[in-house]
Amino acid sequence: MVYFRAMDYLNLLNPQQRQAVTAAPGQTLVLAGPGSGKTRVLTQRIAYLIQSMGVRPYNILAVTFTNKAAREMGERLDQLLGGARARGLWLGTFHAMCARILRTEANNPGLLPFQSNFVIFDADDQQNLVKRALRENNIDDKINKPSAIHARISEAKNNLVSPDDLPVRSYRDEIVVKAFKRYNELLQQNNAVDFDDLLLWVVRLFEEHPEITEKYARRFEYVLVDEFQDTNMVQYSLLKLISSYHHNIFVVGDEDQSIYRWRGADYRNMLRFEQDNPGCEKILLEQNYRSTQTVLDAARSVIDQNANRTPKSLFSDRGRGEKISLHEAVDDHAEAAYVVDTIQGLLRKGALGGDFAVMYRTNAQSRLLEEAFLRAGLAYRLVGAQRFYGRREVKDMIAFLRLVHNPDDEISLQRIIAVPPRSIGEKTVNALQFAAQKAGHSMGAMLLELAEKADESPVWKELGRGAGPIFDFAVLFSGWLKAKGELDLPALFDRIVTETDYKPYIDDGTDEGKDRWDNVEELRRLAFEYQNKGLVDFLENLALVSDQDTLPEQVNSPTLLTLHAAKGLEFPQVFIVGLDDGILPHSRSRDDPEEMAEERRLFYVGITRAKDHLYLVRAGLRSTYGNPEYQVASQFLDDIPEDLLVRSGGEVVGGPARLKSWDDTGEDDYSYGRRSSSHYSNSRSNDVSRSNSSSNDVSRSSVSRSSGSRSSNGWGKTSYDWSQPRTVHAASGRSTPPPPAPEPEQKFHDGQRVRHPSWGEGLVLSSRILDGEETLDVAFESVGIKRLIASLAKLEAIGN
DNA sequence: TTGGTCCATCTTTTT
DNA sequence: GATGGACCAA
Repeated sequence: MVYFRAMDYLNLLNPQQRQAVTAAPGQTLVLAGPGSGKTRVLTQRIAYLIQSMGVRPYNILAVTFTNKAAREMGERLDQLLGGARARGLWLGTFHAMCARILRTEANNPGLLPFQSNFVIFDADDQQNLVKRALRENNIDDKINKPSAIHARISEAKNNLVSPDDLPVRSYRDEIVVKAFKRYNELLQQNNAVDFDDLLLWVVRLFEEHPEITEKYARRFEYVLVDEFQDTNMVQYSLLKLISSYHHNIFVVGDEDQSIYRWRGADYRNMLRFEQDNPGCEKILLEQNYRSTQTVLDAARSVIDQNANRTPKSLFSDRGRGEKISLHEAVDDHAEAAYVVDTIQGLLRKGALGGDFAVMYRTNAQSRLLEEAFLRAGLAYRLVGAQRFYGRREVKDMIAFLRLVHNPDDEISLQRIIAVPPRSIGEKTVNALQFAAQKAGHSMGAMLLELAEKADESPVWKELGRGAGPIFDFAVLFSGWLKAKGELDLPALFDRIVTETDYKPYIDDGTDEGKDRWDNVEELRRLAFEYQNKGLVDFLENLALVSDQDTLPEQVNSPTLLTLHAAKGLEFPQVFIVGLDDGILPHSRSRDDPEEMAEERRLFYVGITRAKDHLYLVRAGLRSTYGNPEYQVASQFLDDIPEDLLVRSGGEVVGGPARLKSWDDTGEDDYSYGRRSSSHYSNSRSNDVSRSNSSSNDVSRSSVSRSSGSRSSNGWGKTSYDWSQPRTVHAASGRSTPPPPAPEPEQKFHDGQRVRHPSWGEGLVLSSRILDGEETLDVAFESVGIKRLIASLAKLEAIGN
């Protein structure tokens, strides 16, 4: 095997890239615009260090934000160097790196408030715990929403502020402090940490134990960081500490792509880095290798409206390319239909499914899109971990495993102690909890004692009538604990499923039941991949999977994802939907200029994902929750020069609000759309049944191992590929276009006025062909909006 | 204790 | 239009 020698690949870089890759030891700040070869620079820098500078991989640390990014870098390094050459390199996410450090250091007793087998609580568990903390303090969790309180706690942790240091200026602050303290105690009791703790405890450990800091800082001669604009206070401190011996730190970022402010990220860390390191070398990468100039011009026109940034002028030698399509659909259904129709049309002309991505601001927006894809019989892939891990059956199974891993995990125990139902109710659980509290043990420990001593244990009496069922469960539980040492992971998994009789509980014979069981099997398959690595690694990776990590790679289908999840990716053809005021920018950001700036950056990130063609889509009428509301076009659209755009749609209803002047006073005609929300969901009389939704909805997440990665030391390589979380015609990897349906004639068009025998006059909001029938959404003054089939409803056109 | 139904509430974005 | 909580009947 012959690998590139350093000089060979250096020649393939542009001067700025080369300058970055070969930068002298010390501090380097690379400002990398979108598509400027950031990952390339990072990986080649590592290769350069190893090959030309003689640095041992063992002495290099590379940190990313997602496992996917880490994996990609690992694969590229393998190509550059050959797997063996990179052995010993630490390459992984902030969180995984910290978990690793904590697992090691927690072996020294007394250093940390948890043991080495700690569990990582996910977002759900964290909220759960906050709720408990609130209730224990007799605080109403209706008024003080756990999510809001948790956000405050998380913010404090991200800023290295302890509960005692939190300023108390209001009653609300008092609540936060109380909850915060109890929350931390509960974590400790559960031998658990939250996401923020992973980082926080490492920083604390480093700050209080210089000798430990030195151990790591000496090792890491060179530290490299990706997506530096997304670091928060804790991460910044961590990097500072870990590079405090050799002071060689190389960071890459783009302040314009900072979109995690709400998570504590602060793009000003880029500035801070410069200030903290006066001698640092600063390199600007402006050449874009991804997009057409048209896309870049649009991106620039949007981002230039933001203040406080280093102005950049991205340029491309790819030529002007196609204009940007701006489509205004009548409503959100039509918006989804437009996207799918357009994609289908292009597929017929030979485009590949994988060329397309559809991006949106909120996850909720995916639903209509999914439905449209399903109706068209078109496969798609959906990015989002929650879709799978959020499912009850998956969470149940994980809870069983977590409990076996860490018997002190009461959140998991409470979740599954009565699952499937085994005559253990609230009273019994409370009795057990009370007994545990009194004895100073965890509930799990109580169970183990009970299993051993049965009715001779003091708990038995306290449990009263509940003792029997609890005892039975305790016996199961203690059996699993013993089995943990003997069985491998899949076998343990199977044993739990069998002994709890879990299958009949969730698989009730319905389609949904089958789906649920499929998910359990899916998780089992995943467990199978950890057969050798074991429970600890399995649980840790489950806790730290990101949405991006779930993006299936081999599938050649259009991708549906949030704008956040799109960062770091690129696609030939990109649709951004929901360009309406209140969606993008999101309504929650309206009052805060900083937040608005971030919304703008989010849009910028979306635009710059496009290589060839960008489609911007909005809807004049959109249902949030269930109420239809007129939409005003996003203000961001105003910033894109008209000559970059080709417009379509936008002729009817509510008007293109801000896009063209609309001198019509016709609003009154449609005012029912605003309030009479109830008409929407009720009265199904003539509704088109959503027939095929369950019959051919395969709803499965299948998992397959990615390339045979020669793992250096397991870092960031333990990843899975999720394919087609929801897919019809799963086999259509080639995305062969389905035969064009015979198009029936459309008798009505959008915006037309019609009369119905019983409902009177109405306005056609949209007309399209569904399942071979012309299907209309009509807004009636009398009954609100109805969906009708043209051939069945006795509709009469009024005028034209 | 269980499992059903009805109601309210909600939605950013995610390691 | 989904989810979780409260409430109620067996």
